[in-house]
Amino acid sequence: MALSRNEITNAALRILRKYGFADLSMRRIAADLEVQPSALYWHVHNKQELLVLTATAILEHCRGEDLPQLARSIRAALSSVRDGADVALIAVAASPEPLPGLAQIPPLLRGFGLSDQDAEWGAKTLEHHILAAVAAEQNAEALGRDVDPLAPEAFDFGVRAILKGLGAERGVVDEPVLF
Amino acid sequence: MALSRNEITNAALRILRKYGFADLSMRRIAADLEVQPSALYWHVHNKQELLVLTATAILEHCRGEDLPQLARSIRAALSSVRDGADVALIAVAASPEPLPGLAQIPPLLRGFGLSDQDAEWGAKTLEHHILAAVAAEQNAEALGRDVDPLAPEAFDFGVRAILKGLGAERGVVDEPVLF
DNA sequence: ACCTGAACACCGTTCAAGT
DNA sequence: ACCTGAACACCGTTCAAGT
Repeated sequence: MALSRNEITNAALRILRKYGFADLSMRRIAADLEVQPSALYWHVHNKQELLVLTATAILEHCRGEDLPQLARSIRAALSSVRDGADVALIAVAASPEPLPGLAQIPPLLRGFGLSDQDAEWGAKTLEHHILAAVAAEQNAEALGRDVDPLAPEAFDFGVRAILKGLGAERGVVDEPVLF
Repeated sequence: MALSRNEITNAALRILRKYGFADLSMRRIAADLEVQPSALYWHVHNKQELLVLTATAILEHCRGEDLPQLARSIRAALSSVRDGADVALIAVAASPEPLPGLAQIPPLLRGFGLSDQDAEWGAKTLEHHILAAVAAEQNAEALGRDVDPLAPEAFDFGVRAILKGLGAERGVVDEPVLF
């Protein structure tokens, strides 16, 4: 059975779950697939592209009716894979096109009357909070620091603050239309 | 003249400025200092510690009377070194104690009447936006993507949105006390 | 105290050659 | 088309040994 981008991505996810990002090397993935490292390069341009594929797989199937819900869905998806947020952070830095899940943020913001510009900038702010907050949680865990039991509250607090602020930009803060 | 943590940190900053984060290796720093790589380990525990020292040096001398000012000061400091935001992102992940500059955020938030909990969480949200936004700008530049001329506006937009949202949490959004 | 020299166990990536 | 084998140019870190 020939190798494929999908199998390679799944191998990456396996290594991530079991050993974390520090152990996610092309050579390790190849070993996991019982293949020479160079074989991977017929299917994938380089490690960066593979990380984008991996982050895309992690964030597939994220959805939410409203933004707080979507944000929690993204947090859950990232949290389901060890160091998932770090991989996503690198993927958004490497890829010009938005990752699934994150791509749903701007339309939801526009749906509440934000201009294209405000929705774009607001989406970035939200995205930064989501990715960095989960990365901080996961890094704390990786370093053996005890996990903050209030992490979900802290996460939601940030999401709500940003959404309120984006509403406030347009003077609609009194009626909580955004959530 | 014996080696020192300061000289090592400065060598790291030189390499960062000239060649960027991808070229910032212990071996490269050692070569720059005309010293064996192993010599560095007498002064520094490992690369992570050196990155924390480097980020600390980058963010030294950040100040601002209010939060939008402080945020711009941090942005300027990070922007002054190639891939500075990436280094800071790794440093905050690695170090339990806050970096200079970022450490000034919570007291400023408390100064406007936020509870300790709200100030702490709000500071994280602000910190995530600041670091991730500058990292995105710098990564876009590194990838040869044309720099967005509106980047400063986008940055300020996010800062203001978060501050308004934090104010809104306490019902003080009508009077713009935070800035 | 401070550094060298040599080694260990890795990396990502390329590319001719095989099938 | 798809993969192997071998190589290139690197990594971070350790540690005995020198001074």
